Amino acid sequence: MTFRDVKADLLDQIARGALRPGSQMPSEMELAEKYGCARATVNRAMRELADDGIVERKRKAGTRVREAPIRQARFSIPIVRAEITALGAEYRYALVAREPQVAPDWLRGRLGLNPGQEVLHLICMHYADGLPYQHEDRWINPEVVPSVMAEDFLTVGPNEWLVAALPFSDVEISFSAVEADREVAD
Amino acid sequence: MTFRDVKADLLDQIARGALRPGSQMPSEMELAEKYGCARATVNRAMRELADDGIVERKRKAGTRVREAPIRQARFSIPIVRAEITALGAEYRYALVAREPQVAPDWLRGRLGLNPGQEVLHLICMHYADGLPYQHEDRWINPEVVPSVMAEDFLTVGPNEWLVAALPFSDVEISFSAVEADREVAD
DNA sequence: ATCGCCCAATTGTCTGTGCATATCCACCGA
DNA sequence: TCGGTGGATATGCACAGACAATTGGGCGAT
Repeated sequence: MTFRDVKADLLDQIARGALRPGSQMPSEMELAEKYGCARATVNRAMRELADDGIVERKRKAGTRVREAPIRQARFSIPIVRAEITALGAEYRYALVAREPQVAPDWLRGRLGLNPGQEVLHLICMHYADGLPYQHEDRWINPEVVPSVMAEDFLTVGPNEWLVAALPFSDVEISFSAVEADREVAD
Repeated sequence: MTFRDVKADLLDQIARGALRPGSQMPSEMELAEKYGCARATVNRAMRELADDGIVERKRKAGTRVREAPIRQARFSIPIVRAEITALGAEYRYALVAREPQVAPDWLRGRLGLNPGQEVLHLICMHYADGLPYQHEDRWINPEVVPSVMAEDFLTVGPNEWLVAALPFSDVEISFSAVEADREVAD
């Protein structure tokens, strides 16, 4: 029983509803006994769940599943093109990578996915006057947008495709923008 | 010697240039001996540095400082008001919290700050027609923008203040947007 | 009923050991 | 010279035990 197994099992229980948001989870010692492993192993699993924002932990109070109902991210979606054209620059889009893959743990937690669920991972670039302007790293759940797997995204960005294909979507749960490191910059 | 101490010391060495990007770090056993602690403690410190994106680790190959020169985040800054007014809605801004505090580890790594360096933590709300539209959680390094500590941000948002006060800034290194959980929604 | 104190439950962390796993590199054979 | 192979090495992970720190809740005094 590795800490990954424990983490995955707890994540499943949360996703399947066996452990409901707001509910108290068993203590580390109880779980260690149940899984037949050391408390340190359970601790690592729970700590990562806490780091991923899935649960909240407090001394003495124990561990609770966080109330994080997955709601639609109400967020202005197709702003990149507008941003760039508003600056008077020419907008260009390019697809860098398009790869269906199983969702990593942190994403499973965010989206409430089943284990082994495949998601579509897209990496795109947006250019302004030929210069790299924005780098996009996006994960789409094909369970929500089944037609996404048929789209190649070679010429149209996922943002514009999504708003064109759907009246409303809860596909994008979160994104982060970091300054490009050297690899991305290249 | 806790793993936090080890992590902080390594972070300092990286920030001060003693450990340069791309360079090989000592092995866990060497560091454990140097700091007089167990290898597991060094392991935890290094693992967190890797999680924070500061270093890269490979078995046998060891640990290297990542090439992540902190550059300015060239990113469209003052879009919120434009977004909202473009929708024909009335824009309103409110400050929720304004608190100078010492930078947490992950932020120190991102910004390359000294230990104990204070940063200004701002939480703001943007409303469209009175409805909550966007929640902003921002960290500003006063070393870069000294005058920021004198501004109260009661009536003008940090975005607009920054673009008004600076010709160019590398203040905002990263931000993330997550859908509001219940606490934030309240 | 309220305030304050103390206890116990729970998580946080360190230690030392042991083994698993990946992989760099030197060596050897064709 | 090239390619495969094995050993050495660094990290990854597990376990058991121990102690620290936090804090919720009970209990007693006012």
